[in-house]
Amino acid sequence: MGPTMPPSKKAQSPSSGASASQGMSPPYRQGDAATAASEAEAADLSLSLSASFSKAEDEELTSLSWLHESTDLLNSFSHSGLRSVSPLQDPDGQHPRSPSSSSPSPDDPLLGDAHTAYDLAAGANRKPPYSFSCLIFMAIEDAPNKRLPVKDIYGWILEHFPYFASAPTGWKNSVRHNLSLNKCFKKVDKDRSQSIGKGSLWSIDPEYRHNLIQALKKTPYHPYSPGLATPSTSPPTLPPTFHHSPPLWSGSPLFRKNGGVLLQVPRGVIQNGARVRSQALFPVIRPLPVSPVGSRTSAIRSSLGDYLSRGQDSPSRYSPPPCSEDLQDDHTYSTAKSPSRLCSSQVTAPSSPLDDDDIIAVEIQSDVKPEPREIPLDSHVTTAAATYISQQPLRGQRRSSGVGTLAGSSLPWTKNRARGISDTLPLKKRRAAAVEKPPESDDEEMKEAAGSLLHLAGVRACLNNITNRTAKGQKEQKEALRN
DNA sequence: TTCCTTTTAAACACTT
DNA sequence: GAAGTGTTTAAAAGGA
Repeated sequence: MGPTMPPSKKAQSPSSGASASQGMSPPYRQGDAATAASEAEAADLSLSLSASFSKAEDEELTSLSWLHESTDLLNSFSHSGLRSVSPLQDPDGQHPRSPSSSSPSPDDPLLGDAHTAYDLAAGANRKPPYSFSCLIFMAIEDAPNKRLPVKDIYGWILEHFPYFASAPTGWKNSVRHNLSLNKCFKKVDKDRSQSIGKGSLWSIDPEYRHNLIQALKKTPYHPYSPGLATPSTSPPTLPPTFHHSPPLWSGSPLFRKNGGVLLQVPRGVIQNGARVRSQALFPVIRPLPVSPVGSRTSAIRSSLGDYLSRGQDSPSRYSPPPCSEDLQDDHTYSTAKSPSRLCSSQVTAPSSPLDDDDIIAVEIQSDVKPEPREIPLDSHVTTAAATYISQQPLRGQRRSSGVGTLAGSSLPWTKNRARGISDTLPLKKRRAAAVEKPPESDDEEMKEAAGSLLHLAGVRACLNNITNRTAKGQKEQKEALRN
């Protein structure tokens, strides 16, 4: 029943080929003609970027300030004349995903044409190195009210990633699919928001916003990477293979081989140690989930400013998920897992194949929250936890056929389940309940963000209406009594 | 080879 | 009724 993949798709796949899995001897050669000066400059900029990310990490990533700083730094980077090969370029400078790409292959991949940050991330006609989840997240975050109808999400993606203008229309379906299934995205009840025509507004679920940030953070922006395995105590130095690392974006084999993180760091550390300091893991460069349009970023910055500044004062607002912050976490298929289960699984998983469980355990324990909560997990953590999970009674099987083997570990935890809606209810009722039910945590956030209309508009419309209605009812009662 | 995850396609229901 | 939106299922593809 399933569709047959277009023949081109395989060829377009960023993860095709064994080159990336071969680590530091990629086909994506770049910088053979780079000068020492440009290397030094690149190193400086990379270090600055790294510092920015590290700072964000230290700030518990409760804000997007790291993104803003990185945007500026990256702009500097692109203006410096340095560039990196597009992640989607093949060794010959072609663009596997878009053979028709008109982007030239510079003679000097490192010093070549003045690629902008935009080009680095999403050069026209190149499939962006971001998953749909990241694209949607960026689109929504780029919206003034942090909410967008699906139509505007299309528009944002088209605006920033022209690749999709000529791509098959299926990507819109994928966007909708992501919105529906990805628990990170939250539909704002239409009746309680301004009329936008068809459909609803979509926003980021604050509970999972951090995951998306992490996902974006781990989306490689340019391929400098080999030094990422350098321990944090080591002075960040330009790795010898600085110009020869494979492109690292969410679809790259290396990226995926590392469990959704960038480099050849001990698997356990990266895959489980979401809280491991970025300096340890990404001493040279960090992924840049940067909106390609500077003005947009500025808009984000300004619009988020108030909220972010306060958010840092209340670190619990977007407390990082206890178990994982992986890119994969944002997708319902794999990440909508039982909170308690996964936490316990992760913490107690006795014999994970991972190598650096010590670090992992410490980090996890320091982050685990007592209350049960859906915590997306890294796929490899899932593997570690699979044993535990497989011993548990199956709580649901959405994908009852076709991939039955998945049912136990990955599929029962759908978006709706994530919201705690009774599985026994019909789908529509569950969804309705999900919309009607004001999240408990919202109240606290509402209070916290009382001064931030922007945030309220972006996140709390649903609760707002409930509150308003309650207040209105009380007011009417008072008036009735007076009369 | 099997398992797992992500992407893509398709069908269908619902809404405007 | 048409078009857009949202949900669900299924399969392809690739990595572990």
